[in-house]
Amino acid sequence: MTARSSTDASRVIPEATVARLPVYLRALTALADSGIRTCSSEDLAGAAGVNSAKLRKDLSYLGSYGTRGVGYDVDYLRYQIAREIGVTQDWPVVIVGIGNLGHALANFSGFRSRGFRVVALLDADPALVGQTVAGVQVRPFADLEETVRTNDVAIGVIATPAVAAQDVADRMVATGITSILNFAPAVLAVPEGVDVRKVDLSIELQILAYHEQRKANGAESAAVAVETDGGAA
Amino acid sequence: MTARSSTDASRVIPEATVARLPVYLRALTALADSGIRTCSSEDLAGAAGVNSAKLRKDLSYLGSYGTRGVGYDVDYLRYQIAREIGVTQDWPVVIVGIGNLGHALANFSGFRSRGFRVVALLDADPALVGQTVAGVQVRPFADLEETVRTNDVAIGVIATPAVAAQDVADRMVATGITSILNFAPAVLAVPEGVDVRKVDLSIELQILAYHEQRKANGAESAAVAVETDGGAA
DNA sequence: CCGGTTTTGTTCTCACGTTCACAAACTCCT
DNA sequence: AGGAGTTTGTGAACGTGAGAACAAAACCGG
Repeated sequence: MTARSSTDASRVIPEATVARLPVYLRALTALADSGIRTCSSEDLAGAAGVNSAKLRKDLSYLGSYGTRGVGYDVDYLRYQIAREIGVTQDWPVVIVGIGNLGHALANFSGFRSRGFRVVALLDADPALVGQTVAGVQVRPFADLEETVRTNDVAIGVIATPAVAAQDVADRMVATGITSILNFAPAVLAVPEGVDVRKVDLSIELQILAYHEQRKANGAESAAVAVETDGGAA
Repeated sequence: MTARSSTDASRVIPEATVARLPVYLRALTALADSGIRTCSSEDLAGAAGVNSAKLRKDLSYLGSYGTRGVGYDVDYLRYQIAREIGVTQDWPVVIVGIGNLGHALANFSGFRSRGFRVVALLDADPALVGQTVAGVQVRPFADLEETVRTNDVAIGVIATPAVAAQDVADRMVATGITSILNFAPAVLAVPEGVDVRKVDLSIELQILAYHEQRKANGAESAAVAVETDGGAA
């Protein structure tokens, strides 16, 4: 016998599905804003850019929230996904590193609208401390612990240069942060139980470059192949 | 018989591997900067934060660039990976949408250092046009086509609000761009042959929130379980 | 020159994720 | 009430990726 929370926590949702739920949530919000009350899996899949079978399977991990022959109630499904992800509650967030990127993140409107609240902006540079960014005053990095404890922060964002990232991560973990979103181009080592997600611009570009080069090479090879075939024929 | 480029283009590199190659490249650069000339798969795997077996398998898709009993020559392997990804050449890039995020991207130093060159910053807002950001003058969005053709641009970055993203993508595709990095929180529809990668801050945060909530629920459930067991005992 | 040691490259197995296909279940119309 | 038409939820097949394990190949010391 296992104890279960009210939402039946025994259900394990595959990681790939978790990564898509926010997309569905956004698509549902868009549909709701257009005044649409009900949608089929086909509709929603189209709006989210995925296969409808995949969408249905993803949703099935949450429960049976649709009606056969009808589809899904937009508002109801939206609430269920939001609850599952945890965005019905408010998540306090600290951002460390208020350079160009930190500025952009602090000003990002999607934070507030999706249940995330920036409770502190921290930077090691004394020249930045005291400035106000997006209505929040930048404080010294040393205030991390106090900020985290006072606001019960679980999520930290690292927007520092790469060299500082591991150090910041260590300090975050030490203060009790258990989820880190890392924008610094560095591999972070964290203890078991701490989640790290990384967002890396240059890696994304390099992946695109690889495929781009491949397209070019492919075209070249194809051209060569045509020539060769022509010669052989 | 199939025509092959000089790099033996018939080899198909799994997508998961492609996504890790830039990480290896970065780790190798760090090792080279530390004056290390040779490293084992174990060393490199540690620096890149992956399993050594996975690393070796990934590298094996490129060819046999290691020496058994010795390891890999750092500079040689670095060059091979760089060539495979395509960062030995220069990739011109245009950025559309020069808001907070666009600013940060334009100033991002990792661009230049990894073979990407920002050839134009475009924005639809007349108030921004003419300003200089990171040494490049912001031009009207209407200049997209001219810029792309003149500089032979293949990669475009979208940093606009969500509502404008699809329109920008359509225009990019029309001018011949075949790789798009999308920072706007919107699902883009593009024709076959065009690659899109998306970077979405709020999705990443929501994924973290889900796991965070799960940790909290798990702890709660565990606590309940202990109580229950205690009561039963 | 040869056995021992190290480390790569590769094979095999397992787990995960995607997609197809279809039965179950619901609505609507007659 | 009953049959036709929709649409969900899910079982099964398939493909991709991860990790363990090991044989092949290089170096080293005597």
